Amino acid sequence: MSDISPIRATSGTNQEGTSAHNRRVMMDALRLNGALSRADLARATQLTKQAVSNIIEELERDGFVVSLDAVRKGRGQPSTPYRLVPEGAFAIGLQIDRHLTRAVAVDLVGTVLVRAEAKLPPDDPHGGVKIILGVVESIRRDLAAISALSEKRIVGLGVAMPGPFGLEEFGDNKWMMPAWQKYPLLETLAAGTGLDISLQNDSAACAIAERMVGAAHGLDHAVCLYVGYGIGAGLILNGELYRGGSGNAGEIGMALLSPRGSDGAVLEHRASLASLYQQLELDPSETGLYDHVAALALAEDPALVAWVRDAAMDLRWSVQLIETLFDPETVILTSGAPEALARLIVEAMLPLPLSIANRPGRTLPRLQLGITDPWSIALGAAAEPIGRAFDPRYSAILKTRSGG
Amino acid sequence: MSDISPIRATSGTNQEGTSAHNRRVMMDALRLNGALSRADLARATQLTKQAVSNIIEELERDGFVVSLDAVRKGRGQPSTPYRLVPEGAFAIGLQIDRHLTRAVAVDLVGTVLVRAEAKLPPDDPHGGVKIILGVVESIRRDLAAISALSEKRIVGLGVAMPGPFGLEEFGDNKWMMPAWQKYPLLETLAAGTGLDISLQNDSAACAIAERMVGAAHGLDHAVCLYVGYGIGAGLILNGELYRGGSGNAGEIGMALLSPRGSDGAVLEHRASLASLYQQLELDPSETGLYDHVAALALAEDPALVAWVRDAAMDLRWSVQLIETLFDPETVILTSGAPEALARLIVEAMLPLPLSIANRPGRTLPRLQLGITDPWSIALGAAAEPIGRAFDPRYSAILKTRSGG
DNA sequence: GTAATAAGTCAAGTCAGTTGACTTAATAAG
DNA sequence: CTTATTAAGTCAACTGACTTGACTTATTAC
Repeated sequence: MSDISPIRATSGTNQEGTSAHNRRVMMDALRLNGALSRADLARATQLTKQAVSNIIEELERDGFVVSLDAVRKGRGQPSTPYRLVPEGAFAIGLQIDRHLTRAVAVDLVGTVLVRAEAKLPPDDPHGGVKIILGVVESIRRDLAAISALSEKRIVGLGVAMPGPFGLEEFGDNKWMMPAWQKYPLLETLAAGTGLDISLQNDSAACAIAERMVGAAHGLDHAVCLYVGYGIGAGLILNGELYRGGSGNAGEIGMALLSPRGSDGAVLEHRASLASLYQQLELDPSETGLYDHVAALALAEDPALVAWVRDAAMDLRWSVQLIETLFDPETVILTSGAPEALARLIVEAMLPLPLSIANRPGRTLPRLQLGITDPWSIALGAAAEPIGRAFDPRYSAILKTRSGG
Repeated sequence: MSDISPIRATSGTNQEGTSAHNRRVMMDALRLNGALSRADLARATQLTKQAVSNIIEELERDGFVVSLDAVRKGRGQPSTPYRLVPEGAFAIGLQIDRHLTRAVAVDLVGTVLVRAEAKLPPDDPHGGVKIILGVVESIRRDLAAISALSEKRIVGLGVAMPGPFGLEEFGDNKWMMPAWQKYPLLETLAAGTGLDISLQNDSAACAIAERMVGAAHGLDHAVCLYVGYGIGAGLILNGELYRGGSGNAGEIGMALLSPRGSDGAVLEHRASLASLYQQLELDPSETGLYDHVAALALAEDPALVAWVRDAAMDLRWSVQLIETLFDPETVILTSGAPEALARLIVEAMLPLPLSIANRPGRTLPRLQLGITDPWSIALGAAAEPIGRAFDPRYSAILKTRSGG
């Protein structure tokens, strides 16, 4: 009676899968277009008016959508638009970084309702998790104060932390968090919160945030270049986050800068905030670091500007690389750094080198500045469970339980 | 009554989509596992025995599967395995290269049944298309001689040619085929053959071939590094070919070799066969070129070996880059070059630089040599329509016609 | 006013997969 | 050598999500 079959196959599907898909399609259409009537939805999704009516009726009963005032737009019966109910679902997002943790609660449309942060002891996952659980607990309390039924409608806890994951020994790389890699974090969080847990690296979280409420909203192919303590690329391919075979896709910070360089220099060594801190002799665990860097950027501090000019050369190259390999509709630069610094970096990166992105008929810029709010990683972490619960996805159509 | 709606939405689905998906799932499971009983299929696909029975009955009636002898394997009624019928479907694959065109006819399981090639006049798409249509016509005649009902069962014509596509002016790049880029090739072929046409670049075709009958068979994440006249990467991501926003993903030959290099050198300049021909002062349109190069490789000609050593440095780097960005299960090196040369290249590329692919528990090698048969591009081109018709895919589930 | 147009509902119909009991055919155990 | 057990596969009724086509409602164009 072994359930483990050596047979490889995709799962089949049935009416349940169909129904689940169509419900997700409705939610997605409403998120992307704001408010749509049943007739609009029928046209957009290719379903019949009647099918849409049934689904909308159910979604309204379940509290995910509400009708607005009827609108007259020419001949014919006025249409009744529907929009998403923000309070239809909530998720908690958690950023775990080297020196601090941030948590947010968001609603169905991505509005941040509650936020909290705390310092983390370095290299002490055991103590760190206690702090994290406390932060999550306080977030849930605050959220419950805002919306009474929130507790029943939390779809999950998304966690974002620096990757890569699952690499046993990679030297004592300061860009990684070795002690945390070995700690059974997800299991502990699941047990401590009772929520569904998902894990992404920080760049992936940024990309998800950009897709939900930022520059990648509604795009099927976008790459989010995240310049934080390390550097990574969050990949939106075919409308979904791409994770790769072992969940570590997009670790562009580890890309070798040159085939011939004997020093093994990688992008992260030269263009990450870690390299900035090193060059300016700043302490990464310093409390006022963010404001300090913001002030330096606004004042166009010569040492900082020199670093920017240098880093921008490597980043231009990485954008060319991303365009060449992924052919995205746009590349979005995001950063854990203050907006002033991110702006300097983007300006210094222009003009970009020639690539296949230089094509006629472009409507989006090749490179744009994304969300620079330092809370965006936690937001992206929170957006993942929402997307998993409500966005149309191949895997959501498939059967998961045995049918007999 | 405009059909063009500004509303963005994913298509919904219905029973037809469900049914289409499940049929594809069955075909896919049989292709991956060789032969399976109805009970095996039910377990693997999570459908009920009854649902599988109905579907298999229909597939058998339509000539896509046949039963084999019952096998006894312990207690219980013996099971009756089913396998794909190779003659269930055929496709034609067409490689269009700078100096020649190759066409093959393959069956449902990827066996090449017929092949033909012809020289092409350089930079003359109008004359070239006439030759191509003649080649396709002869392939169809030969195929009809083998299988009487083949004509009714041809699912499409796959075309592979060097990319990138759709870039108006990119200089007079010798790696591209500018005259062909402007010619309405697909329309002409569709009109001339009456078949469904699909277009890929040559690296993508290689990847599809590897997935159907080569090293990537059954893998969900694999990258195929194709070293031909140019260099490209064919991307199998989440079990499907990834094309990017404008169909040009994977053009790694155009990746800049270094952020700081002022010369704008790209991979293709140093590691493509074009660069080999240049360095050895060979004429790319020379008739016996393939055998000539094979002989040089077997003899370990010093000039060729020197080029290999040099190119391998750049290719090692590109593999590290691919692993870092895509996190595939394996990287497959394929080439239009003779196998002896491809082997020299792979050997010279080892050991590979450190990357996130250095992880515990790997079962597949980081780099392996793929199909080196020069017909593999045409095979991959032919495999695309087969996959489109029979492999489970998200888009195959969605409704395409209006439902009222 | 009346026709045209469009949103939305009603009620019956379709069909792919599900359910649960049943049949068939083999082997292990006593 | 009989019997219990196990597993493949079938039968026939059922379910439920979407479809169909006619109908109602509400608005604007002429």
